[in-house]
Amino acid sequence: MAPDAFAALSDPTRRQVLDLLYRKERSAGELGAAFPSISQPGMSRHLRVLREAGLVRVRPEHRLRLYSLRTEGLAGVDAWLAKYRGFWESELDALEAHLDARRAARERPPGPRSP
Amino acid sequence: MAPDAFAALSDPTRRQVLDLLYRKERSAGELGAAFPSISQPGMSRHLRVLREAGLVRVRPEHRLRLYSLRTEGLAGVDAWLAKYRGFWESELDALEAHLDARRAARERPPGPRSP
DNA sequence: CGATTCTATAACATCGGATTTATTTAACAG
DNA sequence: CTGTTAAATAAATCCGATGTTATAGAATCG
Repeated sequence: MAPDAFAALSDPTRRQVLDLLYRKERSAGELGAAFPSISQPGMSRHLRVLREAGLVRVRPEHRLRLYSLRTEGLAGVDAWLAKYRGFWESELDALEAHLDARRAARERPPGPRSP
Repeated sequence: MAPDAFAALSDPTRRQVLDLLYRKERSAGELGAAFPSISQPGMSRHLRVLREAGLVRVRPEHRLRLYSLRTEGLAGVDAWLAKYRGFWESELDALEAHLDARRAARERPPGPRSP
């Protein structure tokens, strides 16, 4: 697992790039065109970060460089999350929140009832 | 969903804090002590980032502030990942990688055979 | 070959995040 | 109320990531 997959995903633009690549390879230029506010070298750098994080694959074709999703990096993130998934899928989490709220209310009543 | 959960998770220290909080609430001081290389205010700021990302909950008790996991933020990350999960759980991804490798080898033979 | 197209890299500016020291707020104990 | 402990905020610094312009590299076409 690439240790910086989280860092790569921390940028919204890069997440959007991945969304564009969902099941559909696209050229670097195509991806750049999807973000008019970012220069061509800017997109190229984003793609490099994604590449080095193992999140995309690149393949030369004709004059283009075609990028596609490579889920290794995402699988690493998913593996980290997996530890917690059972936690919120059980309703333990919500239950604790509820108990916390009750306890807080008990310890600090809303009205000026107790001196 | 807190939009900056990804950003919060991009820092390794914060991920380790979440690991420490797995099913076990801990005080701010306890968490700080687990990272001797980080100052008290430094940890406090990390905790704030986690709080604002909806990843932890805090509860005052005695003189301490007890932090615990709050999976809302993680669930948001998980929801984003979910879109891709089916993709790598099927072996479509590995298959494509294989085909890419074959195609690349065909288009660009290893030896300096062709002028 | 020379021109053109597509993309990556270099060099540089800038902005934000991480960290630190110093200070403040909050909750108690005496 | 005074002092003490726990934790958050303020202010300043530092470093890395993002973004830009300019340039280089790679493939293709005429």
